[in-house]
Amino acid sequence: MKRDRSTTVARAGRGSAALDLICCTAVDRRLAVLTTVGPGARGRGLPWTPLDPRGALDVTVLRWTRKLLGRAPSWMTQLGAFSAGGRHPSGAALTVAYLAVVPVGTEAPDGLTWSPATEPPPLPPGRQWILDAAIAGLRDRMDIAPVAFRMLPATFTLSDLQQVYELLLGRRLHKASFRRALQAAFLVEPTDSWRSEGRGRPAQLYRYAPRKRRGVRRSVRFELLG
Amino acid sequence: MKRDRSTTVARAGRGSAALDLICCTAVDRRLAVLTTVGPGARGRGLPWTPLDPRGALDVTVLRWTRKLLGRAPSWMTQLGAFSAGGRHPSGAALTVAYLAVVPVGTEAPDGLTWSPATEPPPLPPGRQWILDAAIAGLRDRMDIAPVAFRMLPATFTLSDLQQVYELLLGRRLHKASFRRALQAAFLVEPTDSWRSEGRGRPAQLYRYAPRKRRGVRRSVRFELLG
DNA sequence: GACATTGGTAGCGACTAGCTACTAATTGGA
DNA sequence: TCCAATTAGTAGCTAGTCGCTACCAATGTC
Repeated sequence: MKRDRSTTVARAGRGSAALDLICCTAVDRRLAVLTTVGPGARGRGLPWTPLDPRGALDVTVLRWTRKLLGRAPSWMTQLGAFSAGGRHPSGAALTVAYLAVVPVGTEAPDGLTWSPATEPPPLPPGRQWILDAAIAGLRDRMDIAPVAFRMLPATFTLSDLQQVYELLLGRRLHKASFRRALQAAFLVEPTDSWRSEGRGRPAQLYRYAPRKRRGVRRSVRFELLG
Repeated sequence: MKRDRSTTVARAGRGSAALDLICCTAVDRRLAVLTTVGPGARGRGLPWTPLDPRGALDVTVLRWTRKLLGRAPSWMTQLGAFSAGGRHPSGAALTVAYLAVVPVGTEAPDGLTWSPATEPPPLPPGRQWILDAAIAGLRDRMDIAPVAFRMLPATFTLSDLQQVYELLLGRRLHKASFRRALQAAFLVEPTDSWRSEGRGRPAQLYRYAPRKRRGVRRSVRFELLG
């Protein structure tokens, strides 16, 4: 552990910045996050890398993430900058966290594993806070960005989609209302394929194909609390 | 100009980070942003400071902002980290931008001035992009955070509030619908004071006093486009 | 006192969201 | 063979919400 820390400090440096990745997907109908599972590490942590701030941030991060995962994430956004308070494994005082999403069924690369996101294994103190911010960020952005769709493969059933929405929102939704809203939004189009999963009627497969619809000029929402 | 740059580089250092502040308010029913107006500068810019990443980021930023403005901002949030591409006046490669709001009528401190936010004076290339992100961030967050209320003094009329909403949303709202939605949200309470502004019937003054209301479990919103 | 100006509300019609209840298509077992 | 169980998908009712027009209220100006 101590050896690990000193070598990474040598790579990153105290004044430099690091990059934390919070990569989410759905596993067993639970929200899951990609964590390290080093055999010598005390607990689990988030994948990270020293950050060379020259060059465009988003491009740099996307390149590193693609290399780490073996594929590009299906969706990605910056979560924000966090002060590490000297606790980051890189030794960096400042970290920039990125939030990524991959489809269900994506395998964790070597040295990493999927951990339950809502009741995660013990993480270093600063990391837990970032993870909480990430989950809140997912929920905030899912109605302005296609987060749920990006957690699914290219074609999916409407029940699949509803399950992802319920998982992200943390509550059940009504089937008919969900589908009516989806229909009105012109976000998916049916394919010619059907999927039969053992019991029950086969479900039609859809793909994410958003159409430009006219701005509906909705009313002001006062959703704030305190 | 050249002398300025070299001294700031000496303070901040190439590998370090800087902090950009985007401070907004309403001036003449237009969205305004606080910019520098140095007599020797080529154009205007955003206020910034070298960032010491030790210590909690939010606390550090709030302290500096309070000193700069002579008062604490009435609302503040982090906008994100940006790669400066060598163009930041501090010489830093990475900047963290914070978005702040102060009430209408707040005077610009020495060396700074309010500039129109939507059609701003020429800014350095990287800064313009940050400003655009800030305005988009304001609009995104105004229905989950009391941004509009924080742009007003402690007591205000409902017409004042509606004007700020229209300014932030960039479109007109209907008076009756706006007030009905506000009533239903239990966000304001009337005071005993009234304000008469020359012509017309005097308006009752309200204060921002959000009450906890039970979660109304609203439906899923599919507001995404592409 | 008429008029202009601004504040504030009532109520109508169209649309929307949540719900119950139904039909449809498949598997598996009595 | 046929019925129960299971999952997919839809119809239609009801209560609420949203945008709008129209109206009343209170002040200053001429």
